[in-house]
Amino acid sequence: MPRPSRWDDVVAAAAKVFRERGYDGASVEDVADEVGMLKGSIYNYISTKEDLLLAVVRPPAERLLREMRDLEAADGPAGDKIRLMARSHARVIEDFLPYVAVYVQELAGRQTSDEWMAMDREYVTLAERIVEAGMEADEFRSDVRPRIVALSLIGSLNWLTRWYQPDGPESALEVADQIADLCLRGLSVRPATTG
Amino acid sequence: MPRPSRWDDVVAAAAKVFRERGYDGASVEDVADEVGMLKGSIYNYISTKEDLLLAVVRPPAERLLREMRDLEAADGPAGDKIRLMARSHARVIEDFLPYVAVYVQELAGRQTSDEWMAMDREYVTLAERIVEAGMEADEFRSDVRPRIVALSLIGSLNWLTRWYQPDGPESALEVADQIADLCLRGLSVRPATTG
Amino acid sequence: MPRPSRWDDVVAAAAKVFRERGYDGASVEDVADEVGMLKGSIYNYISTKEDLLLAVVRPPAERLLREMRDLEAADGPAGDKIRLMARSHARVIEDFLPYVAVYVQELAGRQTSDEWMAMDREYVTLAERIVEAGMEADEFRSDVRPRIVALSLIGSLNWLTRWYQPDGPESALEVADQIADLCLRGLSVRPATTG
Amino acid sequence: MPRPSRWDDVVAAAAKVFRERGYDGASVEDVADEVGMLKGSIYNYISTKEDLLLAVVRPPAERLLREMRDLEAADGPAGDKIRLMARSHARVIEDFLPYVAVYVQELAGRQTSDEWMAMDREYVTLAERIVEAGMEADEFRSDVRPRIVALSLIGSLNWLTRWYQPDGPESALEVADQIADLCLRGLSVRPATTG
DNA sequence: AATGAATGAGCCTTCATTCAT
DNA sequence: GATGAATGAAGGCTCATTCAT
Repeated sequence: MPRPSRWDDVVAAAAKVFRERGYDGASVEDVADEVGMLKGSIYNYISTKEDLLLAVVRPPAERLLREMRDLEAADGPAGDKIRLMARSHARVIEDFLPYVAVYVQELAGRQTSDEWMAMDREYVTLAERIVEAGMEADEFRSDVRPRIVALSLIGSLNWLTRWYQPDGPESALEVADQIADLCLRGLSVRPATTG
Repeated sequence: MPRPSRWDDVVAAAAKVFRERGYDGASVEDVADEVGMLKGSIYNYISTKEDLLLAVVRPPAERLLREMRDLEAADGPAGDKIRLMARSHARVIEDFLPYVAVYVQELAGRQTSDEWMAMDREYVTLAERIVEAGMEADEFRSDVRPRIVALSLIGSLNWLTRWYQPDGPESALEVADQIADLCLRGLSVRPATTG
Repeated sequence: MPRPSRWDDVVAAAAKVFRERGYDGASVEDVADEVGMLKGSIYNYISTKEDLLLAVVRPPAERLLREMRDLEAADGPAGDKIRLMARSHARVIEDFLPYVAVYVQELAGRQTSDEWMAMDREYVTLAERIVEAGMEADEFRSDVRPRIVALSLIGSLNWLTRWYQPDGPESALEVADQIADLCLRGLSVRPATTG
Repeated sequence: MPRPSRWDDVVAAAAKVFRERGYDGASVEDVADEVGMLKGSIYNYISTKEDLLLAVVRPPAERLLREMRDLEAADGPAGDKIRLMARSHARVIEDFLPYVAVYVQELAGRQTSDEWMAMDREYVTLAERIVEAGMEADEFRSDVRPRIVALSLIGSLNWLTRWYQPDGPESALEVADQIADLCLRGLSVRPATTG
């Protein structure tokens, strides 16, 4: 895939348009309009509409997965890892909101190609393992199923793409910290009391 | 809109097909195939493809909103309300998974028509108010923003549509209880300790 | 073709609808709506949409042609015949405006079936013969081509369907008389002067 | 609306096809076949089938209206104006018969959009004014209603589209002259005699 | 006679994609 | 690299027609 001068513009336009209209709802022409070229010209950059989707979605997906792998493999308490995982999510969203939004909308947890489903499974599994490790280390309570914890946290973080506004009152980082905090306290060993 | 004999079949088929391929990715013919009629025949039941989407999505959306309104207005501790909210979600998913999945995929938290965005906002606001009430009653700790709590919980619950499998090991109700539990403990007043 | 009780209603509805939307632009359902039945029910009266067109169009066409044949065959000055021809047109329009309008719109002078083109040709020819007879009898001047006179007159009369309003200031009869008068004076032998 | 290389071909094809089958009776594919492209390709030139109709119909309509406005506003005897009006009609028909035929069939004197009905009304009114002016100048007799004269003349001229054949014995100009002559003599002041 | 549902063909339009310039 | 035009396959929707009830 050649990457001439305006490649980045094209992908950014695709991210914006796919986010607004959905991948299937958006036409290649919509993307072209957004960049300011004609629809035929887009095919100097891609050979298939799907290439656009992949170009939009791969960077955040790979970055998130990479950071998550490193995190899980590293030393340190599980609580810290959860916090870092949330921050990782937050940073990607801050940098690439439309891209991540498209990823969440079109791929995360959906029935798609084997490749993407594998990436998706791995991400969940890594989160799950962190939770498990925390439980084994008696850092977290063990009476919840780690997979449910992982998926809840991932759900909360992914849901950010549906409501987080970059120009709103809180930064993505602050929000992520609160989400992590909530989750961690939810996992705390000492039985919490209400009221 | 008349609702002749096979109306329910048609909507069920639409839910299934829209869930699998997305609203834009699915054709009316796909739906017709699923019911076993020709695409033209579908138009004895609807006048627009969008009618199908609305027919799929309105029942769960209205049910959830109705139950949430009742919940919020009722007496009782906020903690119970959160638990009931999660169970409400779970029951709708158990009864109508494909319908809810379509709702989450196509409408929840997305930029759509005023009507749907209003419903969506109301749902979030109701959840937020429950959390606020819990804080004001010193039932919950107050150092998280209620809106973030509400949206995180909703995110976790909505994310169920991406991973919950009716024939899996846990019932939707059990999962919802664990999610509510996690959330509530995360909101507990007594400072929780890790390890 | 059976003619049960509401046959006339059906044809009248068809005339109205075809006039408003054109034969091709109107659907059988439009006609059914106008009568107040369902589209399937119309097929108790017809076996083809075209039957509707024919039912609308045949009565005025046949009446006009019949009266014209009688007229042409009768004795008397050509001038009277022209006048009577115009009045014949006027009466049909007064009785059946929508029907005649459909006839003019869909059939008169258009390339259609042999049957209708033959009727059409005959009508023109009869008018032409009247004019010729008037010329041969030195009743009319002979320096215009009779066919052009006939077609002009027919054009003027048919055009009534595009502008005549039954509830307007003049009756169709008065208008027809003025048209005939104009035409006859236009055919007068004594060279007319202007100013 | 861009007008790439084959725009004129497309419009000419549309005129031909619409004339033969009527606007509603003709399909975009029919037009495409006539030009020798696929129906989808037509949409490089238009965005709606109706655009084709307008493209066919606007040139002759505007030309006729423009010439009529000039005519009416000019100096000179009303008789000359009538003659010129007929010639104007004739020339447009000679240059654009299929286009004018479509105009007459689909728009003239029919209930359509406000814009077209306004143009139509203006054309009739201009003709009417010429006749009135002739009457006021005692050039024409005054015992016919000018509007009826105008509409009869217009009817005769429009009817040309139903019978005039470019390769027939008379030129459109000759026919128009005869029609004008007939009309003018019909309007002559000196009482004409028959026989 | 009327109804409601279904059929199948066809229509307008969109769109991913190609290609010569 | 960009453009304008074309392609061919769908897709949403309409509609004449049929038929069991």
